[in-house]
Amino acid sequence: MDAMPPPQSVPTTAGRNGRGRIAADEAYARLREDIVRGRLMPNQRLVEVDLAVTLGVGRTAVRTVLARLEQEGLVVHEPNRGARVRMVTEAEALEITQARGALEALAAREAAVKATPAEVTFMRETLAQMSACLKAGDLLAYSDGNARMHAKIIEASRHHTATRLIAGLKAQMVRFQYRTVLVPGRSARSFVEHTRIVDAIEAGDPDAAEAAMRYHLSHVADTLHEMTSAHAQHRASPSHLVHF
Amino acid sequence: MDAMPPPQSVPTTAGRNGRGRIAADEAYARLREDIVRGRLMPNQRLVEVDLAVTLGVGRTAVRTVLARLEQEGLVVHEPNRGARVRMVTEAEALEITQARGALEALAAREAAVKATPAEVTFMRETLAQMSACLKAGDLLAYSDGNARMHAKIIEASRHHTATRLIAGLKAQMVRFQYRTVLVPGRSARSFVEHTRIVDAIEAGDPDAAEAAMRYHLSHVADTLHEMTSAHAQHRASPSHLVHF
DNA sequence: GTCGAGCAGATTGTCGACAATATTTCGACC
DNA sequence: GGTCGAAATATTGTCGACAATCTGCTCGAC
Repeated sequence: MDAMPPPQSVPTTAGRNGRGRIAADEAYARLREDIVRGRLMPNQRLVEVDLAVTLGVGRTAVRTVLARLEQEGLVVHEPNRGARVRMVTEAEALEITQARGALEALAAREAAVKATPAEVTFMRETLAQMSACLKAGDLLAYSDGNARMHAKIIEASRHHTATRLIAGLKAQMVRFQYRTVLVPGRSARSFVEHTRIVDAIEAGDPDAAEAAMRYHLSHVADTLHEMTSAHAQHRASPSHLVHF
Repeated sequence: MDAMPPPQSVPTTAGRNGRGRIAADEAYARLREDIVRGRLMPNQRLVEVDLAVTLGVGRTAVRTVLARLEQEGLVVHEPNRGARVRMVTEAEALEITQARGALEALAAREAAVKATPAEVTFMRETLAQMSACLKAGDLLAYSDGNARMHAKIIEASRHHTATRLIAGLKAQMVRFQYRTVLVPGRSARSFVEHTRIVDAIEAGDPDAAEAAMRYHLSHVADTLHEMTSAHAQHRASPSHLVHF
């Protein structure tokens, strides 16, 4: 099985490293992007020599990159049997969402203490944009605002550890990218929940901010759970997306 | 600076890999252990060729190991300047504790739903042992029971993602290994808190379990915060340990 | 005496080659 | 015709070597 020729995407810039300094880091970023963006299918075998020519580096560098990606949870590696793009099941996706939620709640709490006025202003503006998108019925743009909002809250938390962990979890999820806002009636409630979070942050109330974020994320998780349950029956909607 | 001869610990078993299969994994486990157990000091330079001879593997394998450990957050790596054992500041230690707390709260919630009767029994037994240690005044043994308890809750959660993340965070902390139970009066309250957590898990109440764990961990964080604040003044107690 | 240029040593970045192991293919035998 | 075994192939595991880069030191000029 898996006899298809390695599509491998990204035709490779060249054999020469151009003149970029650290070829290995470049290779890491490139391969990571290919996995995260979904250009490489799950369970796709990652043959070292193939990657070496594709990425324009030696096999040793590829091996290092693979080790990093395995530690990051993006590839799995069986001894003497090579590496494959990691396949995340829906159950794992739910786990990841839960863990991410726990950490984002912490981030919201910290943001309530450490957010600058400029950051709060940005959140308010984003909220306004989201409201506009909602009225215009542009749910996709709303979802983008949603993402910007969460990113800003995390940034405002100045919690390096939480930020790092959330980024890692996010990378494992992008393939899924569910967007709960597309569920009928979800977006309106989502907007109210976000408003409350920002209110708490602006008021500098950590408990309220954490609680609001937790409340928000529990709804997201519930929606996700329902979607995956339903999905088990008529599995025909690949664009069935979720997003916080 | 740093002219001291690399102490490197662990005299190396041999040049031959004995007959263990994957030498690289062995090397990874060994070096990781050396860092985590504190045999290698923070900011200690990790010269590849030295590690190669110490661990009995080639430099390529060392390089791979270093990449994994960097991704894991145990070493830092500056381009062309080599790797060093990562130095975690007390501020970062607090961050890690907070993140770990958020994830353990999640684990407690899941454990309330998924714990088997056998696991609950184990927790009750551990609780009994802790109580005995408390009466006997053996705080160190109490702390061990403490660790077993938390490990069991995490195991009972069957939450692979949370388990993985917590393990990673724990590894970065072992150097510190604060033991809050050594703070006067802390251990008694700690015991009550743990009892409440187990009660909630046995009752199968996720909300209560999460809340109890959150309550417990907030106290741990507070104690830790006070300790580090005090520590800033008379920094003379290296055995100043914290533990959940 | 101090400062900068240039040199020497040390260390990392990168690579291809060789050995060990798994997978596939092909042929012989039942 | 099917199945078991053995060679052939493919792929990974490991290593030392070479080049690039950084660090520290010496030496000369001001």
